[in-house]
Amino acid sequence: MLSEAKFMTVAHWAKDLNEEDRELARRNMTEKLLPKGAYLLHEHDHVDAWFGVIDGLLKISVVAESGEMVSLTGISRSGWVGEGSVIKNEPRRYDVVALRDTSIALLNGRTFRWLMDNSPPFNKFLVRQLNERLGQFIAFVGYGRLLDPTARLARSIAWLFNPVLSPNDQLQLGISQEEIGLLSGMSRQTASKALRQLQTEGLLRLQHGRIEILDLERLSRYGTKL
DNA sequence: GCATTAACCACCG
DNA sequence: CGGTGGTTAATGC
Repeated sequence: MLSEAKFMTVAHWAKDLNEEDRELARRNMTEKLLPKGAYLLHEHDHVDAWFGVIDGLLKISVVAESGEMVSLTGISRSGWVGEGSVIKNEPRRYDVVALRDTSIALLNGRTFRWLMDNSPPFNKFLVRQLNERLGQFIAFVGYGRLLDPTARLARSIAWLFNPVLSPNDQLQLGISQEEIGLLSGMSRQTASKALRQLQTEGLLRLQHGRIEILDLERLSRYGTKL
């Protein structure tokens, strides 16, 4: 069972549940600590649980046929991932790796499905979450490979700060340029260059080990026609 | 030309 | 001090 404090910070969706269901969710939630570089799960694993980031940073990636690692997206504090495999009760279709020491909340699949069957507010949240991910996917196949590094990085950052998928009201995040590079699928040097470009354009501000978003809307559209 | 890895090193917290 | 990030050199696509 998760502490009340941790539960309320990570499970923002629980605010809309009735008290009984909220307690059910909390009782069936556990915490797992992942050291930097550790995999939460691999593609094809069947892990019947849903994952929320209490603190830290996760990268969702797949291995292409060529053997190349393709980063799909990052999950930061209060972001939840893995509902698709739990709903369909099927193996995972991606790898999840911790980019730094990360603490994870796990909700077991049985409780997840019980909430789906019994809680309209939970379903409302799920529809929103899935709709947002669908938008991500469409953007990815639409122009994913055609963008230059600056635009690809801008998109990665925008996803990380997506207000639906990662509802921190903070526009600042402690993240190194190396981590941003890993998330964006590029080297630290290239990420650094792209970040300075975006800073010059006034979309974000760089600090030591930290970025501050100044214009999330323009970041998410960067590289597409205005 | 542009991106990558590896290395070096100064700076920040 | 450890982590971060600016820079450079060698190499690849």
